[in-house]
Amino acid sequence: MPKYWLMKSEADVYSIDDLRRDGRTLWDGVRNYQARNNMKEMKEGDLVLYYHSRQSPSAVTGLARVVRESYPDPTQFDPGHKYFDEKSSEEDPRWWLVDIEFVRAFDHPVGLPDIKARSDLSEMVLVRNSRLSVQPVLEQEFQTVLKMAGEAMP
DNA sequence: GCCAACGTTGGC
DNA sequence: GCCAACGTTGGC
Repeated sequence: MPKYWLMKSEADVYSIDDLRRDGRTLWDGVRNYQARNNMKEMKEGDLVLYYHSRQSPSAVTGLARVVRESYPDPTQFDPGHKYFDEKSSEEDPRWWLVDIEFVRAFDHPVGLPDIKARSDLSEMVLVRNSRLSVQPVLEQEFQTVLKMAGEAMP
């Protein structure tokens, strides 16, 4: 059985349409341990709610799927890169990432206010801990958000 | 753009 | 190991 997750990006940095264009991407640049640990838990085939933060309203805008399980984030080893981490090493990498692929963009994104308005979504990590950029989602929560978007299960 | 909430760093 | 200072995230 696949597990369910939510990943955040700012639309002007990397939007669901950017992911559609690229087909797949590596989720680099995560420098938060909790988010990293969540990516280490991901398995191929897990489904991801794609979320645009820092827009009005912030919203779940589509779906993605995990296509490669965690491996070291290459940007941490590149001294010229903004995500370079001098305290990490190839022998003992600190930061890990996964590859995801585009599944679909929603015709009707599900806004954060609508999510917050639902009592059956009040325990979502998105509601509880707004700062975590890679977070687990319960199957029930995933299905509820899909239904709110007017989408069927992939 | 502001700022509250949160996570991280580093002095002690 | 505590906690003040600092940096970042993201809702509004």
